[in-house]
Amino acid sequence: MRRKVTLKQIAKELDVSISTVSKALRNSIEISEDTRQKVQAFAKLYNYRPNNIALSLKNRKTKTIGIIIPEIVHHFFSKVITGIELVANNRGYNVIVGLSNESFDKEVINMQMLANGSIDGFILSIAKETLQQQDYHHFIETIDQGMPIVMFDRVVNEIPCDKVIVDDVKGAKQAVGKLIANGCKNIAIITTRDYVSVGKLRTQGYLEALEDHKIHPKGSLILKIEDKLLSDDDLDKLEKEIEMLFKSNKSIDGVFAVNELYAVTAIKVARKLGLEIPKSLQVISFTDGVLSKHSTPSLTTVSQHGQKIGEKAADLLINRLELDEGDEEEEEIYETVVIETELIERESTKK
Amino acid sequence: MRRKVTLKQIAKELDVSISTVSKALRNSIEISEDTRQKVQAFAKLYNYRPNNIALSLKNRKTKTIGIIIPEIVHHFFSKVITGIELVANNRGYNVIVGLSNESFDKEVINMQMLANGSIDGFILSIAKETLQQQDYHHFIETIDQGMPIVMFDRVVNEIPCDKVIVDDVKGAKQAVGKLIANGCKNIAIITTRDYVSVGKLRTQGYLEALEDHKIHPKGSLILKIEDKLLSDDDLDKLEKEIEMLFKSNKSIDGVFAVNELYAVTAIKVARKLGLEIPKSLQVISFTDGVLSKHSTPSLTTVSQHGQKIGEKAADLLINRLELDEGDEEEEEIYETVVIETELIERESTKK
DNA sequence: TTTTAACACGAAAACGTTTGCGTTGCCCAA
DNA sequence: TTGGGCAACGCAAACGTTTTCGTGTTAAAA
Repeated sequence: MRRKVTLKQIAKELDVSISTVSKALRNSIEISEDTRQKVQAFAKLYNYRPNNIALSLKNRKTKTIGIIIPEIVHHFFSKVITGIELVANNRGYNVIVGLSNESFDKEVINMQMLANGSIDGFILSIAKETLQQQDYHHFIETIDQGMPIVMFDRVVNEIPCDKVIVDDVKGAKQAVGKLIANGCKNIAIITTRDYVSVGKLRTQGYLEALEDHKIHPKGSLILKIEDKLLSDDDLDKLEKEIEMLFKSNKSIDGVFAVNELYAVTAIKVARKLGLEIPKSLQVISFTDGVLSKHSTPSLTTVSQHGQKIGEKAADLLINRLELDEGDEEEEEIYETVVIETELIERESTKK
Repeated sequence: MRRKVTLKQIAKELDVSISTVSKALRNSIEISEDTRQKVQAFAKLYNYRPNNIALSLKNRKTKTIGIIIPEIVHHFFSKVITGIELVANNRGYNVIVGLSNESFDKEVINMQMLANGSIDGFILSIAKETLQQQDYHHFIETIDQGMPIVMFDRVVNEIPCDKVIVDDVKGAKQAVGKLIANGCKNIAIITTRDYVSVGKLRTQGYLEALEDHKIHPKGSLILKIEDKLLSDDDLDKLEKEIEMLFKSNKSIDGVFAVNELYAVTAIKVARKLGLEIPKSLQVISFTDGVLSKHSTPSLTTVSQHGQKIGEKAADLLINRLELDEGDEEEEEIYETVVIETELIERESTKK
């Protein structure tokens, strides 16, 4: 087993000083052509690579980005990570991932684990529990210590940081508008409780779309699901609730769901009740994932371009990190970037 | 902005030496009760946390695990990460993620980025391109340098490291056995080219199951897909190929697919051709993901327990890391853990 | 021959920790 | 009075880098 070789070892072996080795490897003109070649040859032979940790310590930066997300088994979030990783790597950064599992405590712990020098900045999406408790001190403290944060998707305005979001209202409005344009008269929405910011916003978009078309919203057409982590029991409950919705509102001819799962479940229930998709019921869901694309019928969805969100977030963070380099303590003006949504038409709506 | 406070600053402020501060914080008996309390109070007030990087440098270990996987937008892989993160966190480790995107070069680069001190060990699943080229020098070199690797799912025997795999042969055999037991006489398999180790093994399981039941395998029932990254074009091609399969083998009454996508696509095509699921065609797929669970009809699948694989892999790696601590250079006996698969019956097979 | 400048290299500090050991100052016993 | 012993603390090294600032040698200029 050949352990990793260090400058010191090379220096000793070649009987020169550590500084000489370092300079030779960095092609300093201070070092003679002769020595330089000798050192470089030796370094190559022993496959020398500078120790990252030592560099991090010296440079006071790790070239590593911390990501904290609620869960990773989720098409949207993994797309975002893909985007982050892509630009991070291109710009010479690594990516370290922490999962909050929608829990406030885990979010705090994870951030503390990483904030002690392991990373240069955070990219994160807030856990549901945190959103519910509205306790954001850990974000504030992190930022106070000079560590920048970029939030995406689930953000909260009061935190001073860059944000990358999707125009949930607009996307939802567009989707519902599409349903209306396609002739739907009684459009139901299946959404989450209001503390989930995106659920609330999408509901708002739904309402605005109706209003724009002079349709009076009916409370009975708005189904708000309490979404915990979905166990199989919850799934059953979801089906029941949707079934109730359909049964007590026979005239429903359009459904807007705030996520894929609600949409496919709605379709499943509707079919059981004898509705034909998209003939007698049209469905659009937010979030474009595997389910939308590959289930039958495939779903018309509002795509959030998760990867683009990740890319943008990473760019924002790294820009700030490398800007901080120049002069510390500048104006601190934060940006909120809105990534456009896109309506992807598939089989669950009429042509 | 309150920058992070260091031992040095505390020492200066309290007019004691750095070592005194360090010892006081670690409750050394060398330090008087008085000083200890003073230091601890001050540290608490300023929210002192030891700098991780400095600790890593000193201890020559980072308490961080590097994960290299082909892609993250994939139910199985993200489940594995969930498992890894879970036990890693519990055991005080962080997790840093690199994506090879199925490319050999990216795999190598990613490993090099991390191997220079950033992490203590790797958990990885090999990229398809690497499998194809059969060039494993980067793994060997990493291990040679004393950095342990744990491979999962896509492994290759010749590398001396711990491995966590699924018994692909057995799982496939079980699935096909189920189809046979359910009365299928002409079972097709939709699989990948042989260089994808798991594809090959699952095909082998299929063949063994047939053999066990004295069924002679027909070449025309074995469809091997060239699976690149799946663009929409590839998807079309996939459909075409499957359609051909059905059309030239009208008697097919069972399909075993090596992944979810192949399975749902097969179902889609079959339906188009007028086949009823599961009445006239039963389908089982390997890999239990969102598609299987939520598409209609839901799929009977072979679950690999991705999370458990991740947990086991992390345990193996950390055990080895913390064992190495005691006495260097022990026997180096590597373990291959097989995680049992499980047949999850849903609507795509008969009861 | 003496001064000077270029050249090639080394010493040391710094990043933030931990820790073995040395060094005080003091009290008590001989 | 002297020595031993202990309590409480500081010094310095080490982890692996980079970089600033010397320093010594040599050859050219005066």
